Amino acid sequence: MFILKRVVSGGGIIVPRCTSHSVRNFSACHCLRSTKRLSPYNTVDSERYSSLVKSVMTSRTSSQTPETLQEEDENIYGPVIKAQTSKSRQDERVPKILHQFLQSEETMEAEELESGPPVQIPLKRDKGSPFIPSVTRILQQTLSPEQIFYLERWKKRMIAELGEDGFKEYTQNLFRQGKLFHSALEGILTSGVTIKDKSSGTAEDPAEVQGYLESISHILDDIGAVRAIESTVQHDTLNYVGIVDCVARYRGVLCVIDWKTSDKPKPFLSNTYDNPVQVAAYAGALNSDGNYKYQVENGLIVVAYKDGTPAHAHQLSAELMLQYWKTWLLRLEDFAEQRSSHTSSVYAKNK
DNA sequence: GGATCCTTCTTCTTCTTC
Repeated sequence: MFILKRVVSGGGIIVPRCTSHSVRNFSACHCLRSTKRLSPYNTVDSERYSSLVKSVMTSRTSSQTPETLQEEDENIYGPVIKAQTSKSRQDERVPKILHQFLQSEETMEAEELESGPPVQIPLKRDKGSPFIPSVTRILQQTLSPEQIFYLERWKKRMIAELGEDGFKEYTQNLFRQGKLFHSALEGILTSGVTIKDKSSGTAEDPAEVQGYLESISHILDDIGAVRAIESTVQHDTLNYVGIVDCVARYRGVLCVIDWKTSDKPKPFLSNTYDNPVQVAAYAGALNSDGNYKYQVENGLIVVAYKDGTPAHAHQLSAELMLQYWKTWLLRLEDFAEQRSSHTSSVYAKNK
């Protein structure tokens, strides 16, 4: 088996073509005879092992199979939490009740709504009123077993590298940067000065957000008619709240915009994990919220980078938003189920 | 005044050789 692996990684046995000299039979080519290092594997009876080698080559698996990887992870990180549903089954799942994403046919496209400063509705939690969960909380509590596994693994690796305190400092720093970036943007977008003039930031902006602001400057060029900043949205029937980063026109289309900071590049929408679901959840709430007299069908996720590298902007079409709205409804169902099973278990305990 | 809330982020395979 060792020989086989070496043959495979050494290459050129199954497809014995010499790429330098277009000689079909690599072992017959003069370059092989003249090379300083003659591989002992050239003497391997390739005919005899061809089917075996072929099976290895075509299976596209490395010596580390999912099984061995899992075994290794279990040894290092403890048992893996298995997915409850397969991906295909998850795709087939449909919300029990398909709540509307858009509320009324008559979408107010009135120009007068676009004039004036953006709204900023603060979050009010009345003491007497029942607790309403937030978008972030629901997303956090309904992560898939895979997500939990990868996050836990990442956390353990980071702690192993930085230590408990180092890791705490690292995450605090990430949060601080995100918050500073958001507040700097809030200042830029709410100020009367045109976005473009302010996109480079101001003297008051801390040095560590300058790169992020530079990163999104080309995005800000395409943003106009800012209508809401850091504003609370509440779904009137689905009973959840959230705070939208921004509602504005991006390239002429009204969007719920979510600003993100990231150390790693996120060039694809799939790199943003639950962010699209979060945006769809906000938009759906906003569309049902009487405080907003318009509907938002599109979304935008902007990932900014500290070193000033141009941000990645992921635009969510109305169609995509509907798709993520359904995912959100499923997450809401899971959350409700979780809560009811929790309360019933508490009830049983107290009985 | 203290506690809590909403956010802020973090994930997706891995190894060697020329």
